[in-house]
Amino acid sequence: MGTTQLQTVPEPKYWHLKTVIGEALDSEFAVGEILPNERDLAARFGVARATLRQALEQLELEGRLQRRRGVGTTVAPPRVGVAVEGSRAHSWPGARGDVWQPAGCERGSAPAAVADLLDSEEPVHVVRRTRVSHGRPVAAELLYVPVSSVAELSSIDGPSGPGRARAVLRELQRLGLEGEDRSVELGSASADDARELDRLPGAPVLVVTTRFFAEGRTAAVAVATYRADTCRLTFGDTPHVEIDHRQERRAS
Amino acid sequence: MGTTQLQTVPEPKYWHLKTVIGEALDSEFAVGEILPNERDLAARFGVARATLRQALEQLELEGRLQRRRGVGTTVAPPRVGVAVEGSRAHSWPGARGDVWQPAGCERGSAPAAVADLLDSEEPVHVVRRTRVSHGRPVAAELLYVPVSSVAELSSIDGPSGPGRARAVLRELQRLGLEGEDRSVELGSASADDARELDRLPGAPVLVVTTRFFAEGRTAAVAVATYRADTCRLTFGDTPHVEIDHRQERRAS
DNA sequence: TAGTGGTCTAGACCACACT
DNA sequence: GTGTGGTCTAGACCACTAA
Repeated sequence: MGTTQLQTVPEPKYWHLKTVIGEALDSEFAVGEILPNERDLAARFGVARATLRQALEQLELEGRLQRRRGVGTTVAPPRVGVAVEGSRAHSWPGARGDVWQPAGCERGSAPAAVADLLDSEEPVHVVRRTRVSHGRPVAAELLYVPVSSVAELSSIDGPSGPGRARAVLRELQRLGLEGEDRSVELGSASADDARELDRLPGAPVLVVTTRFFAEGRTAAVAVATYRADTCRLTFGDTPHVEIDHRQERRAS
Repeated sequence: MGTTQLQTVPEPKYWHLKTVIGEALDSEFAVGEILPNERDLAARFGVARATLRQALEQLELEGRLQRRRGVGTTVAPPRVGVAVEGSRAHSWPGARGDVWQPAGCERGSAPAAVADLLDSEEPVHVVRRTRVSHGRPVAAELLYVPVSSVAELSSIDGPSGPGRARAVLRELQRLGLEGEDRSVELGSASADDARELDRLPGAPVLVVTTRFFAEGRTAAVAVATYRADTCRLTFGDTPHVEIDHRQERRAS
């Protein structure tokens, strides 16, 4: 009765599990190592598989685990730092040392959210690009370019492949870039993005939206989705060194 | 046999549900409106509650729903754009129009990941700050300042409250700021963060890590966690206008 | 074909916020 | 108290990968 049990808060099992497994990852596992399967792990900890999965989902969200259907659960390498260009030195997509690979280009209309940013409902070229780091795809981008921004091109109706994508980017360079604007938010992968990023639909992604200003208006909008599990976005002149939350142990 | 049923992929129920409910949010619900409870919704769609919850979790992750235990599920307002300062104009924390509120200050040792960035194992002042936007807490920050960065202060052993936090920040201003470095990644709220952000532990957050350079070394490191459900981080001179995510459809 | 993670069910109880 | 979302269980079947 009188016992002031201030905070006997029953910590959720999955939260405790996450902590325990997280610590085990630090001390007993190397990067790339395969964990026991979910049914075994659940039995070992005396919980239902669903509960165990809740813990694993958290760890995957934090980039410490990687799970693949039909394969198993492995210890993920530290997140890779990915530089988001233009934080200080503005440049058009496709310029000089651009790390993005043009993948295709189609014509269509911008989704409502993008049309708002473009302040226009006019048709757009939609340039698809992908970004690869350390041999793995890390981001997929859709670049929306109003046809009026690259008027010279409008007569050309070639195939909608990488060639056309490059042509649109080339035309874009001719505009004087006056500034950029960027935002980052959490999203979930669309079916298209998921395919390009080698993830399941709904996987968490970091959505980087960039507005390019030229000739007094928004000349283009880029929506890039980065794999949230494997990427750390870096800004500024001096890229971060690798951050490692574990003890560095080599996989073999 | 010969039928190339390329993609008769049975779309998961929760994915389909997410789409259906998402569209209903666009057309039939106003911001702040309360949805039917989970049991009713599950029954209405003819699925188990767990399946319905998977869909709601996705929508919450995308910032379109807000769920509170004991209350219900409401339609979330569009994400608020939160400016991350210093993308171009560098300044110390606590300077001029800093939007952060000092909450406390303690001494301790930096966690391993931060110690790596500081290139030092020495004791640090840990300044706690919070950030409020539109009357709601949106971010919690821990600012790690090695004692040697604010040597003048080391003799003062006052109470570890907001006053001391301000004192540390004041000392910091005296150093010449040479540059900053910033990274953004996905994380999950610690128990502490969760309390300050009015969320449950494990809630998704955007972790912004900032390094401050002065006198040829890393003079301080700030780790800020923003509510991923309600925030859109903006960089650059011109903050984004409100982005509305409804109709998130691909151009085709 | 065997083994993995992904999806789904139909329950149960708990912590919390209101009234 | 009543109703809400949060946690947990013990199953089942499916989709995928690799031997």
